[in-house]
Amino acid sequence: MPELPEVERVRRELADRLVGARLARVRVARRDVVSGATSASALLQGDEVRSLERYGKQLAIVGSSGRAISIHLGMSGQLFWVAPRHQLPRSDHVHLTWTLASQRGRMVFRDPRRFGGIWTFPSMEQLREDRWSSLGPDALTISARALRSNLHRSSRAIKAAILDQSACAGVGNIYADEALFGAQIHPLAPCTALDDTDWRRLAREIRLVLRRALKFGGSSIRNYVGGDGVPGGYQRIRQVYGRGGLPCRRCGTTLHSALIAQRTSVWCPGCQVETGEPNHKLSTSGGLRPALTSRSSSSRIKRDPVPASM
DNA sequence: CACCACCCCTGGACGC
DNA sequence: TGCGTCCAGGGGTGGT
Repeated sequence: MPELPEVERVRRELADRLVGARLARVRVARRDVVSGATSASALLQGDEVRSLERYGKQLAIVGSSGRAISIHLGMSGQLFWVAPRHQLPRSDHVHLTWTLASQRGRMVFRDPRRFGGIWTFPSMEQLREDRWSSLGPDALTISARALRSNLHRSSRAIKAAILDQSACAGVGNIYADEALFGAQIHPLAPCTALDDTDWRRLAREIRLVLRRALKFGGSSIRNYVGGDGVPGGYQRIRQVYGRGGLPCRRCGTTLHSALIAQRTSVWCPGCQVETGEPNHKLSTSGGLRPALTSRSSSSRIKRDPVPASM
């Protein structure tokens, strides 16, 4: 399921293949995945690709005519390049295909569940205005200050809050759980219960988890593939997502799993202590596990060593 | 306004 | 083997 790292990888890999290439022909198999004008020219037929951009989980392709299309992969969407004369790995659910001029292959949009889609715009400015202006800061570079100011007055559980794209764009269910684990924050903690240290750790952990996932080519839990059609590897090093009932890789406690904001959420009851009300004096309740509550960075448990070994 | 449940959709896992 | 059931969830919408 494509979140920010997966989309960014698609962007980078496709940019290598597409920028400067001309989209000679677009074939639309399913018109209803396209919103806005659905003419061939609106879908960039005849354009040379100027750039590929990303904001949060959204992708954009800008053509030489100035037109732009926005692509959202949703749950099962794939956008990938196929070499000339190569057969598609699977041709079912392929909704759009762009043939590149000069035998430079094809770009394919495939989306079995059709939660994704394509939006056409007369300009990149229009695209930004219509589709990107309501998004929060991009999660890859989000600051603690921005995250806090967008959310600290909210009564929502922090897990639900960081999935809100208008507060922070790019985090989905996988990396929300991973970031909360890394920041040692309980997913059910209300935003109002987080202190400045928590916000700092959380923002840093969001950036870190996303960067690490990007390095691993994203997560391929179900059907994600990069712009080159190859799956990612982050699922091998995930700490909590999809591991409910298994032992925590840090402390051995059995990981809990529950629905939060309609999303399956997994956390470690040992590492992620419920902060509860504004009283952060948990440390006084003697004998609680060490180094769990915020305290400053000095008490942090060392980062997991996984990436170094892989 | 803020929050939340529900819905869209289909493949894959699982049970019988 | 084959069929039925359930689950996965990003984001829009409509209800509270």
